[in-house]
Amino acid sequence: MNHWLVKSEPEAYSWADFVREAGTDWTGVRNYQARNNLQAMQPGDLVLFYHSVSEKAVVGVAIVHAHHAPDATAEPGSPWVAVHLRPHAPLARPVPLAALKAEPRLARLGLIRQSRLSVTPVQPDEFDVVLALSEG
DNA sequence: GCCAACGTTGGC
DNA sequence: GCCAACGTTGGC
Repeated sequence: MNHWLVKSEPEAYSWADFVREAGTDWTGVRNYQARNNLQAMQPGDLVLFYHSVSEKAVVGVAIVHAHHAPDATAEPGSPWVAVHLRPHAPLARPVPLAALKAEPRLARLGLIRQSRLSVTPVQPDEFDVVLALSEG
Protein backbone atom coordinates (compact mmCIF):
# COMPACT_ATOMS: atom_id res chain seq x y z
CA MET A 1 0.00 0.00 0.00
CA ASN A 2 1.21 3.49 -0.81
CA HIS A 3 0.61 6.73 1.03
CA TRP A 4 -0.08 10.19 -0.31
CA LEU A 5 -0.92 13.75 0.63
CA VAL A 6 -3.41 16.00 -1.11
CA LYS A 7 -3.89 19.70 -0.53
CA SER A 8 -7.05 21.74 -0.58
CA GLU A 9 -7.84 25.28 0.36
CA PRO A 10 -10.53 24.85 3.01
CA GLU A 11 -12.40 27.86 1.63
CA ALA A 12 -12.71 25.98 -1.66
CA TYR A 13 -13.20 22.42 -0.40
CA SER A 14 -12.70 21.47 3.21
CA TRP A 15 -12.42 18.24 5.18
CA ALA A 16 -15.88 19.06 6.57
CA ASP A 17 -17.27 19.29 3.02
CA PHE A 18 -15.58 15.98 2.24
CA VAL A 19 -17.10 14.27 5.29
CA ARG A 20 -20.53 15.75 4.59
CA GLU A 21 -20.45 14.33 1.06
CA ALA A 22 -18.91 11.05 2.30
CA GLY A 23 -16.33 11.26 -0.48
CA THR A 24 -15.54 13.03 -3.71
CA ASP A 25 -13.89 12.74 -7.09
CA TRP A 26 -10.54 14.54 -6.63
CA THR A 27 -10.84 16.68 -9.75
CA GLY A 28 -9.15 19.85 -10.93
CA VAL A 29 -5.52 18.73 -10.84
CA ARG A 30 -3.80 20.40 -13.80
CA ASN A 31 -0.16 19.61 -13.22
CA TYR A 32 1.55 16.64 -14.83
CA GLN A 33 3.58 15.62 -11.79
CA ALA A 34 0.48 15.69 -9.60
CA ARG A 35 -1.46 13.80 -12.26
CA ASN A 36 1.20 11.09 -12.36
CA ASN A 37 0.77 10.70 -8.63
CA LEU A 38 -3.02 10.40 -9.02
CA GLN A 39 -2.47 7.71 -11.64
CA ALA A 40 -0.26 5.75 -9.26
CA MET A 41 -2.90 5.63 -6.53
CA GLN A 42 -4.50 2.26 -5.84
CA PRO A 43 -7.71 1.47 -3.96
CA GLY A 44 -6.92 1.17 -0.27
CA ASP A 45 -4.04 3.68 -0.32
CA LEU A 46 -4.23 6.16 2.56
CA VAL A 47 -4.09 9.88 1.84
CA LEU A 48 -3.30 12.70 4.23
CA PHE A 49 -5.72 15.60 3.74
CA TYR A 50 -3.99 18.99 4.12
CA HIS A 51 -5.67 22.37 4.45
CA SER A 52 -3.49 24.95 2.70
CA VAL A 53 -3.32 28.75 2.87
CA SER A 54 -5.61 29.70 5.75
CA GLU A 55 -5.10 26.76 8.08
CA LYS A 56 -1.88 25.05 6.95
CA ALA A 57 -2.45 21.77 8.76
CA VAL A 58 -3.04 18.11 8.05
CA VAL A 59 -6.58 17.48 9.27
CA GLY A 60 -7.62 13.99 8.24
CA VAL A 61 -6.94 10.74 6.45
CA ALA A 62 -8.76 9.75 3.27
CA ILE A 63 -8.73 6.41 1.52
CA VAL A 64 -8.56 5.80 -2.22
CA HIS A 65 -11.86 4.16 -3.17
CA ALA A 66 -11.48 3.97 -6.94
CA HIS A 67 -8.38 4.40 -9.02
CA HIS A 68 -7.99 7.04 -11.66
CA ALA A 69 -10.51 7.85 -14.36
CA PRO A 70 -10.76 10.82 -16.74
CA ASP A 71 -11.43 14.07 -14.86
CA ALA A 72 -15.04 14.91 -15.69
CA THR A 73 -14.32 18.60 -15.17
CA ALA A 74 -11.65 18.66 -17.91
CA GLU A 75 -12.00 18.86 -21.69
CA PRO A 76 -12.82 15.49 -23.24
CA GLY A 77 -9.60 13.98 -24.55
CA SER A 78 -7.45 15.96 -22.16
CA PRO A 79 -4.81 14.14 -20.10
CA TRP A 80 -6.28 14.98 -16.70
CA VAL A 81 -7.55 12.35 -14.31
CA ALA A 82 -9.34 12.09 -10.98
CA VAL A 83 -9.50 9.44 -8.27
CA HIS A 84 -12.41 8.83 -5.94
CA LEU A 85 -11.55 9.49 -2.29
CA ARG A 86 -13.57 8.71 0.80
CA PRO A 87 -13.04 9.84 4.39
CA HIS A 88 -11.13 7.30 6.45
CA ALA A 89 -10.61 9.05 9.79
CA PRO A 90 -10.15 12.56 11.13
CA LEU A 91 -6.88 13.24 12.90
CA ALA A 92 -7.10 13.31 16.68
CA ARG A 93 -5.74 16.84 16.38
CA PRO A 94 -4.69 18.77 13.26
CA VAL A 95 -0.93 18.76 12.65
CA PRO A 96 0.21 22.25 11.64
CA LEU A 97 2.77 22.84 8.93
CA ALA A 98 5.11 24.31 11.55
CA ALA A 99 5.03 21.01 13.44
CA LEU A 100 5.81 19.09 10.25
CA LYS A 101 8.75 21.39 9.53
CA ALA A 102 10.01 21.06 13.09
CA GLU A 103 10.15 17.26 12.88
CA PRO A 104 13.51 16.03 11.53
CA ARG A 105 11.99 12.74 10.37
CA LEU A 106 9.80 14.74 7.98
CA ALA A 107 12.59 16.76 6.43
CA ARG A 108 12.11 14.96 3.11
CA LEU A 109 8.32 15.25 3.05
CA GLY A 110 7.05 16.18 -0.41
CA LEU A 111 4.80 18.88 1.00
CA ILE A 112 7.83 20.64 2.46
CA ARG A 113 10.24 20.06 -0.41
CA GLN A 114 7.77 21.00 -3.15
CA SER A 115 5.22 23.16 -1.48
CA ARG A 116 3.27 23.93 -4.65
CA LEU A 117 2.68 20.35 -5.74
CA SER A 118 -0.91 19.46 -4.86
CA VAL A 119 -0.56 15.66 -4.80
CA THR A 120 2.60 14.18 -3.28
CA PRO A 121 3.78 10.73 -2.22
CA VAL A 122 4.37 10.09 1.48
CA GLN A 123 6.72 7.40 2.78
CA PRO A 124 5.19 4.87 5.20
CA ASP A 125 7.43 6.02 8.06
CA GLU A 126 6.54 9.64 7.33
CA PHE A 127 2.86 8.76 7.40
CA ASP A 128 3.28 7.11 10.79
CA VAL A 129 5.16 10.14 12.14
CA VAL A 130 2.33 12.49 11.10
CA LEU A 131 -0.24 10.27 12.82
CA ALA A 132 1.93 10.14 15.94
CA LEU A 133 2.18 13.94 15.96
CA SER A 134 -1.60 14.21 15.81
CA GLU A 135 -1.91 11.95 18.84
CA GLY A 136 1.01 13.35 20.78
C1' DG B 1 0.41 42.44 0.79
C1' DC B 2 4.71 40.60 -0.58
C1' DC B 3 7.56 37.48 -2.65
C1' DA B 4 9.79 32.94 -3.82
C1' DA B 5 9.09 28.92 -6.45
C1' DC B 6 7.77 27.07 -10.42
C1' DG B 7 4.98 25.97 -14.58
C1' DT B 8 3.52 27.73 -19.08
C1' DT B 9 3.64 30.51 -23.12
C1' DG B 10 5.47 32.52 -27.04
C1' DG B 11 9.05 35.16 -29.62
C1' DC B 12 13.26 34.44 -31.72
C1' DG C 1 15.73 24.79 -28.30
C1' DC C 2 16.45 28.81 -25.43
C1' DC C 3 14.85 32.13 -22.48
C1' DA C 4 12.17 36.24 -21.05
C1' DA C 5 7.67 37.34 -19.60
C1' DC C 6 3.88 36.19 -17.21
C1' DG C 7 0.46 33.77 -14.18
C1' DT C 8 -0.47 30.92 -10.15
C1' DT C 9 0.26 28.91 -5.73
C1' DG C 10 0.98 29.26 -1.13
C1' DG C 11 3.99 30.49 2.93
C1' DC C 12 5.19 34.33 5.61
